[in-house]
Amino acid sequence: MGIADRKERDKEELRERILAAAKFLFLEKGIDKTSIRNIADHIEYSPGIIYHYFKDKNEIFHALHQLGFLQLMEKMQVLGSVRNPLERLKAMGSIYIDFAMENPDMYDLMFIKEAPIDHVCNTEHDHWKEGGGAFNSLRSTIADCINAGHFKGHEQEALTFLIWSTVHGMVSLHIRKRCEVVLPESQQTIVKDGLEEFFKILDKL
Amino acid sequence: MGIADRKERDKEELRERILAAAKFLFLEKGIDKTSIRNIADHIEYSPGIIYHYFKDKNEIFHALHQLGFLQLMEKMQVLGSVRNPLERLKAMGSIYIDFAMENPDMYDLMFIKEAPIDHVCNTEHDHWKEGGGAFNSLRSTIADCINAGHFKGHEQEALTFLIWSTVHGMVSLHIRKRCEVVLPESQQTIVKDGLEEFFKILDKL
DNA sequence: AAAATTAATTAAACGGTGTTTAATAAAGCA
DNA sequence: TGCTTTATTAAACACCGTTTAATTAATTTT
Repeated sequence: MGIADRKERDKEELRERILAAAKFLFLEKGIDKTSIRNIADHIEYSPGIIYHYFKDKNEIFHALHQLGFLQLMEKMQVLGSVRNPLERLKAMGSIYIDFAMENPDMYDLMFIKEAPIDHVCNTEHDHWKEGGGAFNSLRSTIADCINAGHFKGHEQEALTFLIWSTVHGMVSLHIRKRCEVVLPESQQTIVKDGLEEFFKILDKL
Repeated sequence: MGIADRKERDKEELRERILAAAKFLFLEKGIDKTSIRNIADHIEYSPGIIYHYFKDKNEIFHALHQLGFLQLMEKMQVLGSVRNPLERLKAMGSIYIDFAMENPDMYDLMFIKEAPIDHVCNTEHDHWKEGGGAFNSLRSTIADCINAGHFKGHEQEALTFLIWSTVHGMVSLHIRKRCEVVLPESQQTIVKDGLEEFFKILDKL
């Protein structure tokens, strides 16, 4: 059965090469400039081959967005050393925003673009497990905050969504270039400044 | 000079017809399904004619997004009758979110999509005046709140951005279908519930 | 080893996109 | 009327995602 195994590996290898090329081009020139034909060119295969390894373009970008979640989770590892739940929540916010600002195209793919989420909707696995996992971390951190006496009078699920929305709102306005409405002198630092205001608010809750 | 005037009017009229067709198709089937050829078909002209009235597709969608801002400003008119600045701020939030939920495609175009903002960047008028105007309204309402003794210890510009980000975050996560991570029983009402949590927070500030 | 079968890969096409160009039709003016 | 300007279009260009049928390569069977 060694032959079948090797063929399996070969097949897997080309799949990985397609994905690597997609990632390279995507990080290099953005998602819109990354076409099936570009990817095929880059690995020196014909465009058609890609459809033997991926159902369609969305599936490729869904796979790429999974890598983004791994990357984000990696960055979140340091949270293990933050005992105070409120401090942990704030640190989560900082890491989240840093990730978005350092990897805007990846963040865009994960939380703004239609492509990967459409793939989730249009296939069997009708749940966005990557996003669900990340949201769970946030939810449990906020649960810890509540158990520690914070956020009295607030409803956990809605508050969790609100807090996520706040940081997502800031970075997505920045990524989609809606931040030029703020005063010129504040423009460069507005996301960082906004986060600081947010921390002040969290302290008061 | 009557002839020149009439030609002017005719030219303006076709421009309006193109815009009306673009709007119709855009509201009917979304922006991605609205192609130059679709628009041309709809007004029974050839595709080429559109380029005598608009520089490119982005210019059309920029014009459309302007209509969206008019619509939003219209909805904001009722704020004139809300004297209490904090109540006015909350009402602004409600109206903003209602607008986004009732006109998701238009909101998408105004605050999420790349198209219209790219047009702003790639032409002479290097300022996003529609967004700037809306942000000004928010800024001055928040200034009124500060003058009325709210939001002590907060910096106005960053807080304004933060508050905008919060509501934008909620609706943009909803529009871009990232809300399925919340508990199923909360899913239908999560944006409304999140806004209520936000109001509780504003009351505490 | 040769033939038959299966798998991997590609060339070509389909129907779409935004945009540009050169030719045509229409309108206004002399 | 003919001349000039304007409005409009047909056709092409260079892309796009995707599917099909044909081709090449590899494997199995005879």
